[in-house]
Amino acid sequence: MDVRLSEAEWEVMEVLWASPQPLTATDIDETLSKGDRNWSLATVKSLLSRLLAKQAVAPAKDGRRFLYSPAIERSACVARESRRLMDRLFGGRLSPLIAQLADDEPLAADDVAAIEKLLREMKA
Amino acid sequence: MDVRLSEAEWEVMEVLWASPQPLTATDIDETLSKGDRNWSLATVKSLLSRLLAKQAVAPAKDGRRFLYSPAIERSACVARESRRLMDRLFGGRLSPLIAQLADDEPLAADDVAAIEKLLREMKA
DNA sequence: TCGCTATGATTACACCTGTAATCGAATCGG
DNA sequence: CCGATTCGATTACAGGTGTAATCATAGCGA
Repeated sequence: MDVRLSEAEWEVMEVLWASPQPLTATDIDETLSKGDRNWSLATVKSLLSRLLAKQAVAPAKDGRRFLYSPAIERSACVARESRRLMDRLFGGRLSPLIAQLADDEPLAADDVAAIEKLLREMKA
Repeated sequence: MDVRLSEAEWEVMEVLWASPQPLTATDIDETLSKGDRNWSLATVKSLLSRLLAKQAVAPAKDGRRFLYSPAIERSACVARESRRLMDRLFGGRLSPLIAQLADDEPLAADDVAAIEKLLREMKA
Protein backbone atom coordinates (compact mmCIF):
# COMPACT_ATOMS: atom_id res chain seq x y z
CA MET A 1 0.00 0.00 0.00
CA ASP A 2 2.82 2.35 0.89
CA VAL A 3 4.60 2.28 -2.42
CA ARG A 4 7.61 4.46 -3.11
CA LEU A 5 8.39 4.87 -6.80
CA SER A 6 11.75 5.80 -8.26
CA GLU A 7 11.79 8.39 -11.00
CA ALA A 8 12.23 5.83 -13.75
CA GLU A 9 9.37 3.81 -12.30
CA TRP A 10 7.19 6.91 -12.32
CA GLU A 11 7.71 7.28 -16.02
CA VAL A 12 6.44 3.79 -16.61
CA MET A 13 3.48 4.32 -14.32
CA GLU A 14 2.59 7.53 -16.12
CA VAL A 15 2.22 5.60 -19.33
CA LEU A 16 -0.02 3.07 -17.66
CA TRP A 17 -2.08 5.71 -15.90
CA ALA A 18 -2.56 7.54 -19.17
CA SER A 19 -3.85 4.46 -20.95
CA PRO A 20 -7.47 3.35 -20.73
CA GLN A 21 -6.36 -0.15 -21.70
CA PRO A 22 -3.83 -2.52 -20.14
CA LEU A 23 -0.60 -2.47 -22.09
CA THR A 24 2.18 -4.89 -22.98
CA ALA A 25 5.81 -4.17 -22.19
CA THR A 26 6.35 -3.43 -25.85
CA ASP A 27 3.48 -0.94 -25.91
CA ILE A 28 4.98 0.88 -22.97
CA ASP A 29 8.41 0.91 -24.52
CA GLU A 30 7.03 2.36 -27.74
CA THR A 31 5.11 5.06 -25.94
CA LEU A 32 8.17 6.04 -23.96
CA SER A 33 10.31 6.09 -27.08
CA LYS A 34 8.01 8.73 -28.51
CA GLY A 35 8.88 10.94 -25.55
CA ASP A 36 12.34 12.03 -24.55
CA ARG A 37 13.04 8.80 -22.72
CA ASN A 38 14.82 6.32 -24.90
CA TRP A 39 15.23 3.14 -23.00
CA SER A 40 15.84 -0.29 -24.41
CA LEU A 41 12.96 -2.71 -24.16
CA ALA A 42 15.03 -4.66 -21.65
CA THR A 43 15.13 -1.64 -19.39
CA VAL A 44 11.39 -1.19 -19.49
CA LYS A 45 10.95 -4.85 -18.64
CA SER A 46 13.29 -4.50 -15.69
CA LEU A 47 11.27 -1.60 -14.40
CA LEU A 48 8.06 -3.55 -14.87
CA SER A 49 9.54 -6.40 -12.81
CA ARG A 50 10.30 -4.02 -10.01
CA LEU A 51 6.85 -2.49 -10.20
CA LEU A 52 5.35 -5.97 -10.07
CA ALA A 53 7.45 -6.79 -7.04
CA LYS A 54 6.09 -3.78 -5.20
CA GLN A 55 2.61 -4.54 -6.51
CA ALA A 56 2.24 -1.21 -8.21
CA VAL A 57 1.07 -2.86 -11.41
CA ALA A 58 -1.24 -5.80 -11.97
CA PRO A 59 -0.45 -8.38 -14.64
CA ALA A 60 -3.08 -10.17 -16.70
CA LYS A 61 -1.93 -13.12 -18.73
CA ASP A 62 -2.72 -12.79 -22.41
CA GLY A 63 -1.43 -15.93 -24.05
CA ARG A 64 2.32 -15.98 -23.79
CA ARG A 65 2.67 -12.42 -22.58
CA PHE A 66 1.27 -10.06 -20.00
CA LEU A 67 -0.97 -7.06 -20.10
CA TYR A 68 -0.11 -4.60 -17.39
CA SER A 69 -2.39 -2.15 -15.68
CA PRO A 70 -1.82 0.16 -12.73
CA ALA A 71 -2.64 -1.31 -9.34
CA ILE A 72 -2.23 1.95 -7.46
CA GLU A 73 -3.84 5.29 -8.05
CA ARG A 74 -1.95 8.19 -9.47
CA SER A 75 -3.73 10.64 -7.21
CA ALA A 76 -2.63 8.77 -4.12
CA CYS A 77 0.98 8.71 -5.26
CA VAL A 78 0.92 12.34 -6.23
CA ALA A 79 -0.61 13.27 -2.90
CA ARG A 80 2.05 11.40 -0.99
CA GLU A 81 4.93 12.94 -2.90
CA SER A 82 3.51 16.44 -2.70
CA ARG A 83 2.93 16.18 0.98
CA ARG A 84 6.41 14.83 1.60
CA LEU A 85 7.94 17.75 -0.19
CA MET A 86 5.76 20.31 1.52
CA ASP A 87 6.51 18.83 4.93
CA ARG A 88 10.20 18.45 4.31
CA LEU A 89 10.91 21.81 2.74
CA PHE A 90 8.17 24.12 3.96
CA GLY A 91 7.27 22.86 7.39
CA GLY A 92 3.93 21.60 6.10
CA ARG A 93 2.73 25.06 5.12
CA LEU A 94 1.47 25.61 1.62
CA SER A 95 1.90 29.37 1.35
CA PRO A 96 5.72 29.37 1.46
CA LEU A 97 5.70 26.77 -1.28
CA ILE A 98 3.57 29.00 -3.44
CA ALA A 99 5.68 32.01 -2.59
CA GLN A 100 8.77 30.10 -3.58
CA LEU A 101 7.43 28.93 -6.89
CA ALA A 102 5.85 32.24 -7.75
CA ASP A 103 9.05 34.05 -6.92
CA ASP A 104 11.05 31.64 -9.01
CA GLU A 105 8.91 32.24 -12.06
CA PRO A 106 5.78 34.43 -12.28
CA LEU A 107 2.55 32.51 -12.41
CA ALA A 108 0.46 32.39 -15.52
CA ALA A 109 -2.65 34.51 -15.29
CA ASP A 110 -5.00 31.58 -15.69
CA ASP A 111 -3.08 29.71 -13.03
CA VAL A 112 -3.66 32.59 -10.65
CA ALA A 113 -7.34 32.59 -11.56
CA ALA A 114 -7.55 28.86 -10.93
CA ILE A 115 -6.01 29.31 -7.51
CA GLU A 116 -8.45 32.07 -6.62
CA LYS A 117 -11.32 29.87 -7.67
CA LEU A 118 -9.96 27.08 -5.48
CA LEU A 119 -9.80 29.37 -2.49
CA ARG A 120 -13.34 30.57 -3.03
CA GLU A 121 -14.62 27.03 -3.29
CA MET A 122 -12.72 26.07 -0.21
CA LYS A 123 -14.51 28.67 1.84
CA ALA A 124 -17.92 27.64 0.61
CA MET B 1 26.57 24.64 -8.72
CA ASP B 2 24.01 22.02 -9.65
CA VAL B 3 24.00 20.14 -6.38
CA ARG B 4 21.60 17.30 -5.71
CA LEU B 5 21.19 16.43 -2.06
CA SER B 6 20.01 13.11 -0.70
CA GLU B 7 17.47 13.17 2.10
CA ALA B 8 20.04 12.45 4.78
CA GLU B 9 22.27 15.17 3.38
CA TRP B 10 19.34 17.59 3.53
CA GLU B 11 18.98 16.97 7.24
CA VAL B 12 22.58 17.94 7.80
CA MET B 13 22.25 21.02 5.62
CA GLU B 14 19.14 22.10 7.50
CA VAL B 15 21.14 22.19 10.69
CA LEU B 16 23.83 24.29 9.05
CA TRP B 17 21.34 26.60 7.41
CA ALA B 18 19.60 27.12 10.72
CA SER B 19 22.78 28.11 12.50
CA PRO B 20 24.19 31.62 12.37
CA GLN B 21 27.59 30.19 13.27
CA PRO B 22 29.73 27.56 11.59
CA LEU B 23 29.45 24.26 13.41
CA THR B 24 31.64 21.28 14.17
CA ALA B 25 30.63 17.74 13.28
CA THR B 26 29.90 17.12 16.94
CA ASP B 27 27.65 20.19 17.12
CA ILE B 28 25.67 18.94 14.16
CA ASP B 29 25.40 15.46 15.60
CA GLU B 30 24.10 16.83 18.87
CA THR B 31 21.54 19.03 17.19
CA LEU B 32 20.30 16.13 15.11
CA SER B 33 20.10 13.90 18.14
CA LYS B 34 17.68 16.34 19.70
CA GLY B 35 15.36 15.76 16.77
CA ASP B 36 13.99 12.41 15.65
CA ARG B 37 17.13 11.55 13.75
CA ASN B 38 19.48 9.51 15.84
CA TRP B 39 22.60 8.92 13.87
CA SER B 40 25.97 8.00 15.21
CA LEU B 41 28.62 10.68 15.03
CA ALA B 42 30.37 8.55 12.41
CA THR B 43 27.33 8.76 10.20
CA VAL B 44 27.18 12.52 10.44
CA LYS B 45 30.85 12.70 9.54
CA SER B 46 30.29 10.50 6.52
CA LEU B 47 27.53 12.78 5.34
CA LEU B 48 29.74 15.81 5.89
CA SER B 49 32.43 14.20 3.74
CA ARG B 50 29.97 13.72 0.94
CA LEU B 51 28.72 17.26 1.28
CA LEU B 52 32.31 18.49 1.14
CA ALA B 53 32.90 16.42 -1.97
CA LYS B 54 29.99 18.09 -3.71
CA GLN B 55 31.04 21.45 -2.31
CA ALA B 56 27.78 22.02 -0.53
CA VAL B 57 29.57 22.95 2.67
CA ALA B 58 32.69 24.98 3.27
CA PRO B 59 35.25 23.88 5.88
CA ALA B 60 37.28 26.29 7.99
CA LYS B 61 40.14 24.81 9.96
CA ASP B 62 39.91 25.47 13.68
CA GLY B 63 42.96 23.89 15.23
CA ARG B 64 42.72 20.16 14.85
CA ARG B 65 39.13 20.14 13.66
CA PHE B 66 36.83 21.85 11.17
CA LEU B 67 34.05 24.32 11.38
CA TYR B 68 31.48 23.77 8.69
CA SER B 69 29.20 26.30 7.09
CA PRO B 70 26.81 26.01 4.15
CA ALA B 71 28.28 26.82 0.76
CA ILE B 72 24.98 26.75 -1.09
CA GLU B 73 21.76 28.60 -0.41
CA ARG B 74 18.76 26.90 1.00
CA SER B 75 16.41 28.94 -1.14
CA ALA B 76 18.13 27.79 -4.32
CA CYS B 77 17.91 24.14 -3.30
CA VAL B 78 14.32 24.48 -2.24
CA ALA B 79 13.44 26.20 -5.50
CA ARG B 80 15.04 23.46 -7.55
CA GLU B 81 13.29 20.66 -5.67
CA SER B 82 9.92 22.38 -5.74
CA ARG B 83 10.10 23.05 -9.40
CA ARG B 84 11.14 19.49 -10.18
CA LEU B 85 8.15 18.15 -8.33
CA MET B 86 5.74 20.60 -9.89
CA ASP B 87 7.03 19.84 -13.36
CA ARG B 88 7.12 16.12 -12.87
CA LEU B 89 3.75 15.65 -11.21
CA PHE B 90 1.66 18.61 -12.29
CA GLY B 91 2.89 19.52 -15.74
CA GLY B 92 4.47 22.68 -14.38
CA ARG B 93 1.15 24.15 -13.24
CA LEU B 94 0.82 25.35 -9.69
CA SER B 95 -2.94 25.25 -9.26
CA PRO B 96 -3.28 21.45 -9.52
CA LEU B 97 -0.59 21.13 -6.88
CA ILE B 98 -2.54 23.36 -4.56
CA ALA B 99 -5.77 21.58 -5.36
CA GLN B 100 -4.10 18.29 -4.54
CA LEU B 101 -2.70 19.43 -1.24
CA ALA B 102 -5.84 21.23 -0.20
CA ASP B 103 -7.94 18.25 -1.06
CA ASP B 104 -5.66 15.94 0.82
CA GLU B 105 -5.94 17.94 3.99
CA PRO B 106 -7.82 21.22 4.52
CA LEU B 107 -5.58 24.25 4.72
CA ALA B 108 -5.15 26.17 7.91
CA ALA B 109 -7.03 29.43 7.92
CA ASP B 110 -3.93 31.54 8.28
CA ASP B 111 -2.31 29.63 5.46
CA VAL B 112 -5.26 30.52 3.25
CA ALA B 113 -4.95 34.13 4.32
CA ALA B 114 -1.25 34.10 3.50
CA ILE B 115 -1.97 32.75 0.05
CA GLU B 116 -4.58 35.42 -0.61
CA LYS B 117 -2.13 38.06 0.43
CA LEU B 118 0.46 36.60 -1.93
CA LEU B 119 -1.96 36.71 -4.80
CA ARG B 120 -2.88 40.31 -4.08
CA GLU B 121 0.76 41.33 -3.95
CA MET B 122 1.44 39.48 -7.13
CA LYS B 123 -1.13 41.52 -8.99
CA ALA B 124 0.20 44.78 -7.70
C1' DT C 1 56.09 11.47 28.80
C1' DC C 2 52.37 8.26 27.72
C1' DG C 3 48.19 6.56 27.19
C1' DC C 4 43.36 8.26 26.25
C1' DT C 5 40.35 10.81 23.51
C1' DA C 6 38.52 13.49 19.88
C1' DT C 7 38.70 14.10 14.96
C1' DG C 8 38.99 13.78 10.04
C1' DA C 9 39.91 10.14 6.53
C1' DT C 10 39.35 5.72 4.74
C1' DT C 11 36.92 1.66 4.18
C1' DA C 12 32.72 -1.26 4.56
C1' DC C 13 28.62 -3.05 3.13
C1' DA C 14 23.88 -3.87 2.01
C1' DC C 15 20.17 -1.92 -0.56
C1' DC C 16 18.32 1.06 -4.22
C1' DT C 17 18.56 2.80 -9.07
C1' DG C 18 19.46 3.26 -13.88
C1' DT C 19 20.51 0.69 -17.47
C1' DA C 20 20.94 -3.23 -19.72
C1' DA C 21 22.57 -8.34 -21.50
C1' DT C 22 21.52 -13.02 -21.39
C1' DC C 23 18.81 -17.24 -20.88
C1' DG C 24 15.27 -20.41 -21.49
C1' DA C 25 10.75 -21.17 -23.02
C1' DA C 26 6.93 -20.23 -26.05
C1' DT C 27 5.32 -19.08 -30.59
C1' DC C 28 5.11 -17.68 -35.35
C1' DG C 29 6.47 -17.96 -40.11
C1' DG C 30 7.72 -20.90 -43.58
C1' DC D 1 9.04 -29.49 -37.99
C1' DC D 2 12.69 -25.88 -37.52
C1' DG D 3 14.82 -21.77 -37.14
C1' DA D 4 13.92 -16.93 -35.92
C1' DT D 5 11.56 -14.04 -32.92
C1' DT D 6 9.36 -12.66 -28.73
C1' DC D 7 8.58 -12.81 -23.88
C1' DG D 8 9.24 -12.91 -19.09
C1' DA D 9 12.83 -14.09 -15.73
C1' DT D 10 17.37 -13.96 -14.11
C1' DT D 11 21.64 -11.88 -13.72
C1' DA D 12 24.89 -7.92 -14.13
C1' DC D 13 27.07 -3.98 -12.83
C1' DA D 14 28.38 0.74 -11.72
C1' DG D 15 27.01 4.62 -9.02
C1' DG D 16 24.20 6.59 -5.13
C1' DT D 17 22.53 6.15 -0.26
C1' DG D 18 22.00 4.99 4.67
C1' DT D 19 24.54 3.69 8.19
C1' DA D 20 28.47 2.86 10.39
C1' DA D 21 33.36 0.75 11.99
C1' DT D 22 38.11 1.36 11.80
C1' DC D 23 42.49 3.83 11.23
C1' DA D 24 45.85 7.24 11.86
C1' DT D 25 46.98 11.16 14.23
C1' DA D 26 47.17 15.25 16.94
C1' DG D 27 46.52 17.03 21.17
C1' DC D 28 44.90 16.75 26.46
C1' DG D 29 45.19 15.24 30.98
C1' DA D 30 47.92 12.90 34.56
